[in-house]
Amino acid sequence: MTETARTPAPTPQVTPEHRELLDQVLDKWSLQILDVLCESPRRFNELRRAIPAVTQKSLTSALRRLERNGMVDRVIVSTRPVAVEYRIAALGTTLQDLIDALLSWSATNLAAVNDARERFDDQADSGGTPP
Amino acid sequence: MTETARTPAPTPQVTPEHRELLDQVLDKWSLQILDVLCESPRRFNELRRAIPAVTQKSLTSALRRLERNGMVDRVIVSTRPVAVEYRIAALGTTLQDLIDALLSWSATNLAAVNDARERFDDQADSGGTPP
DNA sequence: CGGGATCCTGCACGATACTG
DNA sequence: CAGTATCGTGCAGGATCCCG
Repeated sequence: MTETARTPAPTPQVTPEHRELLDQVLDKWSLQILDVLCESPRRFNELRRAIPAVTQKSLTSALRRLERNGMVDRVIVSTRPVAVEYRIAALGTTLQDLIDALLSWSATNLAAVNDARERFDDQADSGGTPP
Repeated sequence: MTETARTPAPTPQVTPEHRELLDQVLDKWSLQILDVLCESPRRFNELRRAIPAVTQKSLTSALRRLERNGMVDRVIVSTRPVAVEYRIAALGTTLQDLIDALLSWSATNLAAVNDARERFDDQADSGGTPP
């Protein structure tokens, strides 16, 4: 500790494990799944309806991964025609604020990003290779 | 507006566009790229060294996407043997806090997640289908 | 040094059908 | 209803070569 450890960096280093974890939590559907589950517990088909673009397979695999990572709990409610409820787990709630922040960030900056995209695409096919 | 619009939800709805944007910013490499670029501007091969696992192609495409989305600026420094510098753009800095939060979240919860994974995997092959 | 062009591969994701 | 099983596919991503 002779070195001045004054680096304010709260992120010492990003190991592959960290990346993997974030990948599994921030993947294509997990963010939305966690978002709606934060709102209230849902059943399988309720989730499908809440996220129309997701297919059954993707939803299943995403849910299982989230369950494996301790982000959601899979609760069998009844045993009659089978009823399963997915609810946010303790670990999942630690992500809630991040998710909200992420979603509101995207809402806030979507316009600016679209603007940047247009500028980029414009100058792309203009100053390119004139015959 | 006869309906009580008192939902405190800061995220009205997640449109596909929002998802797409987050996907492009939180994808496999962008998070790390933005993270190291937040620290200081880097050249192409400096980035490769900073993120050893990334290949040239992935880095190139990620950088171009980030550039297109206005997250990073691509600056030609010299013209001799060609020198290019990537630096975080204005839009990119709006993400900095989120990125830090995400990375520190993963650092904080990695152990708990690994624990949850073990439990999940254990009960998976134990209570399964005994012959 | 900073990439573009190509080829190849895996696997993420979708569509469809079937089960308890 | 809540999935599992199977098949098919696109495309992200790796490896390699090459160029200004």
